[in-house]
Amino acid sequence: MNKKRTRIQDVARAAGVHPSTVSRVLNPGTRGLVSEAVAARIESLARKLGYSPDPAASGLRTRRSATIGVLIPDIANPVFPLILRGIEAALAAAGYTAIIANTDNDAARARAALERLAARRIDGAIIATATRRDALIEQCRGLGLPAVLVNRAADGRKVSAVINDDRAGIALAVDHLFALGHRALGHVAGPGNISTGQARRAGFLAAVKAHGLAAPPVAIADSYSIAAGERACAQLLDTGRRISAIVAANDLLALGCYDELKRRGLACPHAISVTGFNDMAFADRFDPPLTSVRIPHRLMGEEAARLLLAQIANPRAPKQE
Amino acid sequence: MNKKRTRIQDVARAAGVHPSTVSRVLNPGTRGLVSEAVAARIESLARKLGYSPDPAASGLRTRRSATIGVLIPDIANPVFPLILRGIEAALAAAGYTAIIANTDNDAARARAALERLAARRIDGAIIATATRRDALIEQCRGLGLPAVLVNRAADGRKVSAVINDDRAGIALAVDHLFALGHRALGHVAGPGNISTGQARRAGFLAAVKAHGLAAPPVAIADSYSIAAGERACAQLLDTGRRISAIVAANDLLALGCYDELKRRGLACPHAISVTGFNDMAFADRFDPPLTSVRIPHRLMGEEAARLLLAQIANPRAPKQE
DNA sequence: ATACTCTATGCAATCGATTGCAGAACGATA
DNA sequence: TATCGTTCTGCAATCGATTGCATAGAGTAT
Repeated sequence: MNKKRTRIQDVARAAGVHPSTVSRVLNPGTRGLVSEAVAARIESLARKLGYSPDPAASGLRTRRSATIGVLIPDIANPVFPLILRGIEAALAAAGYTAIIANTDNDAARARAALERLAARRIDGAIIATATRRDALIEQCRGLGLPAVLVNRAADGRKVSAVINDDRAGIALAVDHLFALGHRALGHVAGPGNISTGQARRAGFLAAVKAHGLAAPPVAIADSYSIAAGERACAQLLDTGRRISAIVAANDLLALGCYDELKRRGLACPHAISVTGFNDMAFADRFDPPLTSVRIPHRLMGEEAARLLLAQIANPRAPKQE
Repeated sequence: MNKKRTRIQDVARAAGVHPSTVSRVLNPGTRGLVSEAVAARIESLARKLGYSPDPAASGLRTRRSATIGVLIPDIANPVFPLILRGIEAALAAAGYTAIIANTDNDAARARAALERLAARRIDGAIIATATRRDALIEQCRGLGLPAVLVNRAADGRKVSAVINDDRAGIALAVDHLFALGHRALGHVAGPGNISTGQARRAGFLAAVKAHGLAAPPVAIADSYSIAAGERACAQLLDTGRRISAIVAANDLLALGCYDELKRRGLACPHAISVTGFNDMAFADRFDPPLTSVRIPHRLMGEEAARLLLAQIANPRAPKQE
């Protein structure tokens, strides 16, 4: 059996050159230092021998792992797989690999996960779990780790973030309901410590105002979950205000509204309409079909990865989208 | 700034011992070689200095990366996140990390993904994409890579697999429909080249026979997708056989049946019932709610990871569950 | 012909942890 | 006391790729 992998040394011996020459040929940055004839010969030889560099060895020397850590709340939440696919696609194109860690929305777990990733010597981090004032960001800074936020932003501009235009998205939902004749809107908002919760709430109020409607009732959910949506919906209904449609900050919250409305015997599409946000998979198959705002999650993931790679290549001023 | 990470050498200097001694203390296997007093001192010092081993350096020397590759068809398919959570939990407990690759059910992509993972020097692979005769298995063998299948098995016993008892699961669905009074059952089967497709089909036929019913109609879908389920459902209905309930091999196929039934104006819960398999997230919120067979995906993931780790620790005879 | 550039390549150190081998220190035994 | 065993620790090589420095040789200008 071919027990041993081919090393750079094997290629060098076969080509009758020094290992350093092979290394130079195989690295795009130094490829130009070697004469074209030799380089071509080495390249074809490397391919023939099935050479592939040992990441441990090269990482040891270069202090880079070509690995990126990705922190998400929960891979089972259907929006994150989409973001991940985008991240992976963009990373793979650059020869990088993602390592995923689930935090279950727990700050302590997130901290521990980031430590584990740092121990793996990741070159950077993509954080999809950020709260508006998140200790993770300081942690990255302390570790000297380039980081990019995705989906959720943080207050201040210390770190790049790829986020959706939530105000515009919510406006779409409000406009849609308005066009259907709804004038008594309510909002089940996301947690105030998460940027999307705050932005969507602000967007909702602005959109409603733009339509000349009176200040609408709002209930704030304490997490992005079905149960929290149920509780917030109950609060909303208990305000006594007349409500013909609920704009939920998120599809899970919308499902929670479904549950609460059903419990109260309110026919969901007819008595009260509900809209979601994210357009999660199968949203259109729910009972009743959930009207939602589609977010380009995959593209956001790609963009976040690209932003991070750019930041790694050249640590400069952060951007935002 | 503390630009530099603490190395084993720093700990050694602080403790006034040789680096090799520190290494021995920090590795469970060799910890016993060092006197307890020294070991304790080194340990507390390592903790105080915030030492964590460089995986590149140790991997270079030991030829192990503490990294496992996981091949899945598509992370956006809701059963795989559950399996992944299980895998990650079990791997993390052993200090291993998973690297995930999506194959999109494409053999060429799977092959390329495995190569990329091998280039990363993974210590083993967990394959959730296996067809019954899968080249990936040979590829792993050729790479000398320990591998375990999960969710889907392969023909022959060359490699361990963690699979569900599909025959029993399907029997549950058949029994359920029988209890509701259904006697005219049909089956939308999964692809014949995937073990679950074949096992569930066999299980369906056996269960129906056990109830003393005549040989039922079966249509085989060419993939586990909604569109394929739709087509297979159409075939099934076109057989002309009377059908009061359809047992689908998978939730996505069941959704395809929903679509086809709706197109034909057949009220789904009333005219014809449909059952799924996997109990994917939100299945109970579909219209109509989907009756499905729950699979312990997370546990299967954990078990697969444990099996693989055992195989890495001691390359011996394969098992099956 | 001499000096001076470049270009292409080789040499050897280095990254940080692990481990086979050697030997010091110590106690036990005859 | 001499010998032998144990136990603990140090030494130095090693894993494979990268890279600063040195230099051989080709080419050019004077």
